[in-house]
Amino acid sequence: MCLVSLIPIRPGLEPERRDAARNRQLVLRAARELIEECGADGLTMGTLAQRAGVGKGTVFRRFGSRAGLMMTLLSDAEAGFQGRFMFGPPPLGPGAPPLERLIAFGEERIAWVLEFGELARAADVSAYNRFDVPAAVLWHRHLEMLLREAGLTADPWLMATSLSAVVEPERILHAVRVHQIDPERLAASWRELVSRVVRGA
Amino acid sequence: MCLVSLIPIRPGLEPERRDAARNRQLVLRAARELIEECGADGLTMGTLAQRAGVGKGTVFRRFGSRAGLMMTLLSDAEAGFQGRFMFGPPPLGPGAPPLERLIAFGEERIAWVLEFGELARAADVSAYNRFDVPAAVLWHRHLEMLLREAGLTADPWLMATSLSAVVEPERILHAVRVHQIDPERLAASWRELVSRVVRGA
DNA sequence: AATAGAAACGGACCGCAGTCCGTTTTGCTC
DNA sequence: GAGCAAAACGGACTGCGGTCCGTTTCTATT
Repeated sequence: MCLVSLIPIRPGLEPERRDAARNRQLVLRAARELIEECGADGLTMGTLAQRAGVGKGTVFRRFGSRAGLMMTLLSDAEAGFQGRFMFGPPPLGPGAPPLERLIAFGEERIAWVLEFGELARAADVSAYNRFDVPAAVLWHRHLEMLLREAGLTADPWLMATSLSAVVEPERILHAVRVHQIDPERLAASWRELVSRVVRGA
Repeated sequence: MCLVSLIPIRPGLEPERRDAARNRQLVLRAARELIEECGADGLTMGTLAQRAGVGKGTVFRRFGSRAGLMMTLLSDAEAGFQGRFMFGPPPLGPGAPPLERLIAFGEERIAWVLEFGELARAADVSAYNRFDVPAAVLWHRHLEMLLREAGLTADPWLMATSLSAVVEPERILHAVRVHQIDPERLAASWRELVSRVVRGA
């Protein structure tokens, strides 16, 4: 089971130095505590460094940026999601017809966003390359593959892009939190959408 | 012709004081110059204030935030777009069948994003309420109306939300600038998508 | 155990968006 | 024109993400 990480793989095979490993754990633990207390949006890198008892430079050296840190914190949930749609039981995993897998993918993603969405929003790199993060590329490829399997011949790549846009955390959270849309209604709309997209060839 | 502004209407009817009006013009002129020279992303509020010859506080008092300033700069282009799809000639404006209007809306929007997208990205308020800006609400209502007219009975409100997501500036610019997708291909995919969404009642 | 150089450390520092509040300008009233 | 309250001004200030670089710690080698 080879999952694609949300964060770049460490290129070298050499393990980190002992102090580096220790500090990583310190920072991650402190980050989880702070998010528990103040929410993801309330976490600042300065406070985090202080709480972890390390310098700010260390935090940035380890995780690159605030978004990188959030990605690391997400990676467990991320790996779980990946595992389910790539290797898990049908209808989400392989074995079910493509339309059913598409439907299940959206439903699962909506539920995932409702659980981890705040973190995911904080992890969104603000620049263009937000869509080129490995995990996002994987989701996209998965959608594209299912669309092809369902017989969609008209530009599955772009259609997968459109479907990805529909289940972006920001919109889903807005619909649920601001407009009080029932998550089940979101799922129903997704079912309707993908059914129509793949209907008839 | 009553267009919905991208920025909140000034609540009071009283005109601004003369110095306020003068400074607004100074700031807007300086902003256009700076964007010309450095791009929207290169504009900083400090530099802008300096260039305009006013204090930073004045800029923020006038426009509220960097995003607010960008919205003001966009409002002409925005009003033009609104005018075309609400009152302009078919197929974008009233008179054409709903599916054709939907198709034209997407095509026009894609072209608009390619022209003003950088500004639009800079104008995007980062918070949740980005989707509740008057202009965004208007686009959404327009899509919803066209979907209803096209006979879509299954949750037109959420379907309009999904379609809005598809033509967000960030994704479109990413597709074109990073993946070098031909804009005509984007338009074709949009046609395919909306045709399938409204097909069969 | 001594050593050397690579890696990691940490906090002063930078540029930015946005705020605050004492000062100045404006336009209305007499 | 003098006086006055309200509005606008402006720049010092805050808090943030992120960088830089002199200092410290580790580990491989002898």
